[in-house]
Amino acid sequence: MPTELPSRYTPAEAQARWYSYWQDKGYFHSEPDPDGKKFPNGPYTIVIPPPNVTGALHLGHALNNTLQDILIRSKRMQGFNTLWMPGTDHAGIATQAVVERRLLEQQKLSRHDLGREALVERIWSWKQEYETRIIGQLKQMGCSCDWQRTRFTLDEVCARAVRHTFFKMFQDDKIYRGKRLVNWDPFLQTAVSDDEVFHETVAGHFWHFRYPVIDPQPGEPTFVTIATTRPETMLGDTAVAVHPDPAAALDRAEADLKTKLADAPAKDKADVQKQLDDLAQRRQSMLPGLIKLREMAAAGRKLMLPLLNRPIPLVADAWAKPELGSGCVKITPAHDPNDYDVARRQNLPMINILNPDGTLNASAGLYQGQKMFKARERVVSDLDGLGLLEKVEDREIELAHSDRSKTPIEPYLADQWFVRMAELAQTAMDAVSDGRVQITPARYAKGYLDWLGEKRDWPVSRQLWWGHRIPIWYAKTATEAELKTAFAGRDDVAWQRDDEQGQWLICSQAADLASDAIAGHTISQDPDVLDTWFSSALWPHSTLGWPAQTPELKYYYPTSTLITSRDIITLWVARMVLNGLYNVGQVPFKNVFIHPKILDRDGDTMSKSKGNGVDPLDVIEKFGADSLRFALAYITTETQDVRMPVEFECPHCQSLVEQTKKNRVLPRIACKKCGQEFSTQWASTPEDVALPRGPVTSERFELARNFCNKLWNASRFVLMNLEGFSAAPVDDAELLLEDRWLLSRLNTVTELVTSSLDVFKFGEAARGLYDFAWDEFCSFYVEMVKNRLQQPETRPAAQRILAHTLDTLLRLLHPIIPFLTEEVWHLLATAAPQRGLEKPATASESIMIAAWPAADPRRQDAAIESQFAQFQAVLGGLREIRSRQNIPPKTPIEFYARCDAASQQLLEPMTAYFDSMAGAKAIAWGEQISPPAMSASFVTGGMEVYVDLSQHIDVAAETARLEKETDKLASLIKAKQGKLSNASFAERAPADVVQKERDSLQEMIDRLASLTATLTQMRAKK
RNA sequence: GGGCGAUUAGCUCAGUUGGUUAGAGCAUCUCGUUUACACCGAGAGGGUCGGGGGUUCGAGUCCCUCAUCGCCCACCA
Repeated sequence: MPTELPSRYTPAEAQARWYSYWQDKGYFHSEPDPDGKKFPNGPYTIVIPPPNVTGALHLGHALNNTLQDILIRSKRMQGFNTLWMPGTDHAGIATQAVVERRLLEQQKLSRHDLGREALVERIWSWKQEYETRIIGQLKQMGCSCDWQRTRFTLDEVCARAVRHTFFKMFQDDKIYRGKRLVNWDPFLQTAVSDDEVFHETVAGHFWHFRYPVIDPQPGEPTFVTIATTRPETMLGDTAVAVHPDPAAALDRAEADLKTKLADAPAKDKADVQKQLDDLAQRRQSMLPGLIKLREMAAAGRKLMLPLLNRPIPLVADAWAKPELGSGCVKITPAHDPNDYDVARRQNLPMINILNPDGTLNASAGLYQGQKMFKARERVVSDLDGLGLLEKVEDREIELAHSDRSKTPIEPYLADQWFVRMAELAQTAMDAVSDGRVQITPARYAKGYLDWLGEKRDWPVSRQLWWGHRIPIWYAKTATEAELKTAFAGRDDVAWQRDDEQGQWLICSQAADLASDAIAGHTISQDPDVLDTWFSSALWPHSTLGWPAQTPELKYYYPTSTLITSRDIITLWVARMVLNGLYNVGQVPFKNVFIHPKILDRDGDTMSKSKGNGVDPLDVIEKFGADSLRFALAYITTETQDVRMPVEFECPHCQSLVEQTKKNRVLPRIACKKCGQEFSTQWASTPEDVALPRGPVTSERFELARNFCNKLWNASRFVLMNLEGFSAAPVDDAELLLEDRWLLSRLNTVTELVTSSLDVFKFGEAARGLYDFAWDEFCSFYVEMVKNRLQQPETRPAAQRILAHTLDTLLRLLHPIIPFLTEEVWHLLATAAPQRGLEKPATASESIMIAAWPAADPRRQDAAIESQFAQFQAVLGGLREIRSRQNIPPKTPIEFYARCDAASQQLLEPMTAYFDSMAGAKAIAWGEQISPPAMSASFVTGGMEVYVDLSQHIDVAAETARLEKETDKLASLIKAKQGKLSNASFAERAPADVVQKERDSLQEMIDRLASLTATLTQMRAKK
């Protein structure tokens, strides 16, 4: 049977077969084992970062989930009761935005046309579709999640946890309602958090306007100049501010500049000096005016806000910077965060001029109903008409945009719910500071602590329809006595007085309250939903059934490790820590591993919207799931980012078309090689869609694909040679040098992989396995064992070592490449059902549940490894001479080795290998050999090796080779002699280092002497 | 403005606490189809480790500085 195996591994079929096998066997499922009877090692738990149901998974997800599966699979093999909790996130704003956009594109309908219930229904069906797709992708990748426990952040279990948390916070005064400036997205008509805002530089203007002074006294200016980039907001102005002590402020600005001048590099000095000059000028020309204005402010003078003709005060506030602009600043409290702060300080009114849809409201007077942008033009031209426009400058403006709708943000004053962070944040900071939660790489802890350290209250309400409805009802008319009557005996309802709005805020932890819950009154629920992170923050305990004290919660919580990407350390990780501590009293996880980001060839992060994303399914189709996983593990190092140049694969001729910034956004691309066109993810017209699709992948997966194939063929070799295999203990006495070497290396690698995975060094584990399997097992051991397999007396031991090594290697590789290893495991089971060096035992039915290899330190032997290295060096030297001399592989060469007895004893038994692996026959060994007249030689480890070239010498080639080497050696010797003759080196460096240097110098000198002699000989023959 | 990170071969990246002549894969060149593998094998060429300064007997590795690039946070009337 084994001989029928194809020489190429074809992953698709094995993937489907083994995934359903694992599922059928129930290997993914975990049950609590509180007594530790079945699992003395206890639980190992990971909760998946729930992917958003906004769309399909990309390569970043593939990386994230591959790493989790590697940990889960290795811990499972190590005897832990492993639970990988899967699920998806409803991703409130993101999902609603996607569905709304589609609704608009396809049916030209807004969410208001559809209504709340119908829209939510549509989003649910979108969710069903994408959840199915996402889970399908995870399965294709081989993820061993406990699918029976799959959760969704909006399902009943999670909803209960959300209500419970909100209720608890409401009672604890950790949650409050307040007016705050929020980032208003007029397209989605919701507030978005600071984290959902991005800034974009746009060309704009800086307008300077004049506000007339009401009844100017003699000596007072008739107007005050202010400047703005958003003229329309002047309709909401409630003051103009001037600095309370302009002279002092200018002094400070000057002092700062002087410091800067002293520190500035030479080339910037002129620039700073100019700023200083400007400042001096400004002091001269403007300071008296500003001092006057400051006096006017103290005297309570007012200005007339043009267009609306509303008197507004002149106030003194340090927010106004005398060194900037006119020195005065307009105050628009309802639409600018800084102005808002000024208004709070100065007790100014706040006038909101916006409707939720971004048009101006009644406060804007004549401009009511206009869009902000339109109003801007009108305001400017009207002010100009009044002669109040002083000047206009061009200026680049960093304009805030909503990340979801890509529309500009309007700062807007709105009623919102907030979570008080002061105490909660501190608990989460402590958990990281004292090590209960460890973040790897450690540098990311700083960002976490800094962010939490600000302890800014968390705005949690969103004016959306998709999400957890805020469990608050408003009672405007009822009395407290009536509330008490209505909710008598209920501990799941609580209320607070909201004096500002003259109403009761009723919070219910249970299901919805009826609108007539209070006899004779109508109550209404808050229409808003909670920030999606509110439910994500509960994920580690809500998925385990909290608030119920389930066996799962008791057993699996706190979870072991969280693997996530660095951009949500604050948004998600920090909030999970504080909510876990608040709700359960324990941290949610002990370790957090932050994985690298995958960038494209230009260093841009991959994303679907940029068009540079890679679909893991394309990679799986072309290279296989194991290759995808191995490649991702291989690139996971401490480095922050990983660059992955990607290519389109032409579906016609399979040639690769490099993806560039230009072509990655095109709906169709013409192949450079065959000239035919193919479609991309952007294809939308029927003609484009009809073209065959060109998948996007990367050559960076080839290394892994080749490795998988190498491993497959190495396995084939072993399987083909296991005929007649019988299990028996391997006697140490019959082990040859190469056996001891292989077993030593195998144990070293076992140790390396185990310890690397423990500290999240996935790349190191993958590299270690790659190098061992390819360079040591395949390139040396397999080649060397071929002879022994031919001989009946040596064959059984060789078979046992081969079977054992392959067995161990497969187990070490299984977490990374689960499918291929399972495939081979079953093949190996038929050929060698019982394996093992000392005590052969029947292998487990699946590699997934096989025991993790334990490193055996007794097998690790540095002396053996260095002896083998000497063999490898001689072999390498022989091969190089053969290659340099251009001797055909079939032509045998002969060599002589001048060496001491120890080397002879070591290497003479390897004669057959020099023959089979380098086509070189050993003629003579020992200190007293006489090398042939025409020979090439090399020196290694104190021995000289001569290759007889009388039959095929290429004198020129050999001379060139020798010259090059002697030159190199000579310069190395010179450098080394310099180092050794440095007295302080000998004195201060550790003795062993000095000795090592001396030894290596001596060897070089010997080698140079030998080479020079040969070279002289060569030249004579020329 | 504050913070973090990166800069090593043509490309993509490793490089453990400072210590022999800085490594790998791809690409390039030479040779090769020997029964596991051409998704392969044997070999070669290719690097003043971004620039400068310092600490040290010794620096890719530690410190300072400059340059370029990326990310995060804050701010921008």
